[in-house]
Amino acid sequence: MMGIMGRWQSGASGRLKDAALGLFLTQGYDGTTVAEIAAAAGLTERTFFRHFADKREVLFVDQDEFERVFLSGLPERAEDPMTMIVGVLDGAAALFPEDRRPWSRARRSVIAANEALQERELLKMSSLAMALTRALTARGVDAASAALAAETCVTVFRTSFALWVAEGERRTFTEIQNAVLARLQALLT
Amino acid sequence: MMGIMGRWQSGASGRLKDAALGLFLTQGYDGTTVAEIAAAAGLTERTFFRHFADKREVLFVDQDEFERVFLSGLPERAEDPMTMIVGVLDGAAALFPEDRRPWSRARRSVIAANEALQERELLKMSSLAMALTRALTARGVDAASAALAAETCVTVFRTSFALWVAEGERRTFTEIQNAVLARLQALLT
DNA sequence: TGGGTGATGTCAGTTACTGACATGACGCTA
DNA sequence: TAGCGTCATGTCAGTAACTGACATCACCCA
Repeated sequence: MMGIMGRWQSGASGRLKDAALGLFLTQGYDGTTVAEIAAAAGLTERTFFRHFADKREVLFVDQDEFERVFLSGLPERAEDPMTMIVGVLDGAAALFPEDRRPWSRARRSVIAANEALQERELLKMSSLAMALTRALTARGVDAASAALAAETCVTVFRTSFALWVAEGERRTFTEIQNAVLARLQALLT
Repeated sequence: MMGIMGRWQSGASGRLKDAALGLFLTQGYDGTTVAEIAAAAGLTERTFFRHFADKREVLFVDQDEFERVFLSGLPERAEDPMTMIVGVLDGAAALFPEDRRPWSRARRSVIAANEALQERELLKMSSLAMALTRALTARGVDAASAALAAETCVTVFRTSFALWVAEGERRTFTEIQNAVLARLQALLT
C-alpha cells in the first residue's frame, strides 16, 4: 500500500471518475476542464488521458463492465431468438436494484444536459446491440433476425431504463421491463 | 433572389460539403483538417464553422431535410400506432431510389470508418425517434407506446437501410423494409 | 544494491472551435 | 451617382481537447 504522501496513491482511475462526476454535477460538463478534474484528483491532465481515451469516456468506463454482464445473461443453448432476448432482459434487470436508482438519476441528469454525452451513450448502446447480434448469430440465428432481435432488445432495455429513472419508486425495473415488452408485442400485432 | 448565397461565389455551403466528402474519401476523416476543406472550397476555416456547427456536421446537414420528409409521411388522422408507423416507413422508402444506392454506399463507407461519425449518426437517428415520439403523442398515442413505436420504427428503418447498402441490387428498399417488418412481427409472436 | 518495470510528470505541438473586430461587395434609397 | 446599411467573409488571438517524446520516481526482484 502507498503512504499518504507517496507519489502514487492507488485508485487513480477511481479518483478521476469521482472528481469528474462531482465537478460535472456542480459546474456542468462544458464548464469543467480536464485539467480541473485531474487537479481535483491530485493528478495532471496528461495522466487523465492515460486512463480515459477522451473526456467523455470518464463517465462511461463502467459501461464496458455493464456490457459484459448484460451479455452474460444470454442462454448458451440455441433456442428461438425471442426466448434468448427475454433471458438477457431478465439478467439486465438484476443490474438495477432499487438502491441504484438515485445514483442513476444523478448520472442521467448530467448526460441529459449535454449532447456530446448523449452521443457517447448512444454509441455504447449501439456497441451493445452489435455484440448481442454477434452472440445471436454465433448461436445459429440468421443475420437479419439477429440484428433485429438485438436492436429490439436494446430498445426495450433503454425504454425501460428511461421509465425507471423517470417515475417514482412504484415499480421495480423488472416490472417495468416486463410491461414494456408486453406493450411492444401488443403494438406489433 | 440570392438572399441565401454569398456575395462573391454562391453556394459556399455546397462547395464545402463537396470538398469535405471528397477529401474524407481519399484521406480519411481524421487525416483531413478543416483548414484543408475550407481551402479546397476557396474559403477559410472560420467560414467553415459559420456554416457547420462542427467538423462532423458537414456530413449530416442533409439529414435535417431527411428528418422533415421522414416525418411528413406520418398520417394526420389518429389511427392505431402500427398503421401510422407503416405509413412513415412507406414514405421513407421513397427517399431511397435505386440510383442513390452507390452514393449511399460511399457515404456509408466514410462513416463506418470513424467512431465519431457513427456517434453523430446515432444522435440524428435518436433525434428522429424523439420527433416521431412527439408527433405520435400529439395524435393521441400514450407516451410509453409512442416512444416504443417510434424507436421500433427507426430500428426497422436503420436495419433496412443497412441491408440495402450491404447487399447487391436484388431487392428495392421497399421490398427489404417490408421483409424486415414482417420478420420483426414474426419474432415477437 | 542495482536494474527493470510501470505509472506519472513535463513540455511542446496540433487541431477543433470561439469571440471580437475589420473588410468588401451588394442592394437600397435619396 | 453617391452614400449607407447589411451580411457573408477574412483576420487574429485565444481556449481547450488531445498526442508524442522524454524524464522521473516509486516499487519489485534478482
